Amino acid sequence: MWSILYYLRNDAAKLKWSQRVRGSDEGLVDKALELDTEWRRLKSHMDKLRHERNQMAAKIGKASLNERTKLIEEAKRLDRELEEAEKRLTEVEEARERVLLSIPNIVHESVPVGTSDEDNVPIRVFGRPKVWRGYLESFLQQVKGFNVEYELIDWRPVGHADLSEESGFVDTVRASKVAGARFYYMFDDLVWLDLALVMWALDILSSKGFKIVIPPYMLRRKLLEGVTSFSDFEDMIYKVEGEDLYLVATAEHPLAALHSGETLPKDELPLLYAGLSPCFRKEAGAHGKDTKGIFRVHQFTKVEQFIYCLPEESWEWHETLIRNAEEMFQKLEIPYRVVNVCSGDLGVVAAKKYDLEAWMPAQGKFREMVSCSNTTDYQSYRLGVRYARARGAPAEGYVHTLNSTAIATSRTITAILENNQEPDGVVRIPKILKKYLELFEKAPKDHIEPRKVKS
RNA sequence: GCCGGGGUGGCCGAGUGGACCAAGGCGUCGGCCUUGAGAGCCGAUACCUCUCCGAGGUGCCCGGGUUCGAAUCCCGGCCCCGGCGCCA
Repeated sequence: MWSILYYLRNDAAKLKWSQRVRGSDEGLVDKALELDTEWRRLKSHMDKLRHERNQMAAKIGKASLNERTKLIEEAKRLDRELEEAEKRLTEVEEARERVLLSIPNIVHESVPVGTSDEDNVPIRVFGRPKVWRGYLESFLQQVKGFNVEYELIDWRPVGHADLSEESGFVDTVRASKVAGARFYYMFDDLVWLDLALVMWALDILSSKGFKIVIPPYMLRRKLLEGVTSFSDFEDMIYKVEGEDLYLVATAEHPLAALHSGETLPKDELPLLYAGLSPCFRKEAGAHGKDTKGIFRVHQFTKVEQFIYCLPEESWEWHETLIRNAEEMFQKLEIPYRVVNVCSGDLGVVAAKKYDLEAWMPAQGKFREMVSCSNTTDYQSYRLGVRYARARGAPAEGYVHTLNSTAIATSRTITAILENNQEPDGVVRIPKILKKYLELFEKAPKDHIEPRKVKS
């Protein structure tokens, strides 16, 4: 059973609590309860009427010719009554569905209660961040409660945006001429780096048992509605004009849609996918934030982890997914922290979310690189993905789905540019990527040299 | 894009307006039988509601329509197969 409906009927207090800590409307729960009670009443009533109608229709089939006219008259009267009942039921049903579908995923007990990202709770810190003297105080504040080794530096690293732009590896000025703000041309060494990150991520995840996949980059509206919330939709999604198609904002969406309408046999679960796709995002409502460089852009490449699993296993998989992402940033030697995102900052779809935030030495802040969510049955209910004892057996319930970034290339590149920067501006390439860069004659292998010359 | 054929349960497949359940087969699950397995036999195997033993409703790609009654007839959409066209 869908968890929202289950809790509505069995433990409405829990739903109310979830709404409360999210800062969402608690009244929706009462409203839903009311509508559901009414719906059940009307449903019983209509089933009775339909039963009468069916019996009537059967009688007519067997009746003699002169009886028939009379019975048909009676049946027509019954039909009018039925039509009325059907209309009311549909109305209540639609209203109930609207309310239920507008209720965000139920917050997990382990999620910290809070209202904004300031209430997110850091749970782990990794690495040896380079901290410029001017940021020391703020840094210490950000890692309070953790015993973090750090390297104090007197020179201030150049920000990723300035570094990449001035060295000619990124041209956002010309990109804005041809496509607008938040687009970019990326050149030479950063292209190789981008490709190497993708290949490396797919290499690691496929070794861990993930099926690697290139999904469709466009989706029908119906499927998109199953994986995301209306608010995300409005803020993120590009539409293809004249078609019922939308550009994907992440591989998560086509991967969640992959098994829509299917009942998966238990013994085939979990299904582990690593999707590679471009991500197209409007970034509406982000005006003035991260306007320079390739940190926040309308289009980037990402390798995404996605899992379908049994409900009782999803919390364990959630930990595995964030550990996978952490492993990757550890191998890239990028200092980071993991935060447990608080109830008010969760987003509608997730029941719990971890963000992995890389240390950005030029900004003196931890910035989001990875987002790792357990969406429980929010997506699987909407998309109709269920599980059964065996192939062909009746469905026992809805699967849980989870998603986590593995590598979003452009953001990861910004973290590499800042963390691996030497005082002279040379950027050391993470050793783990060397193998993938060696495939290409002209690709840099150990260092990226800023050219300081624009072409 | 155009023309033709098609879409029925987890799978195969019958059913072209009404007779209690969408026949039958395969698969899966339970039971009987067997030393064990197999075969065989019996039963179960979509969703929803209720007073949950049981009764009833809905369901044949999706959405509308015709009819007292639709898997079946009509309209729109999506997808699949074949042919033509186009194309990397």
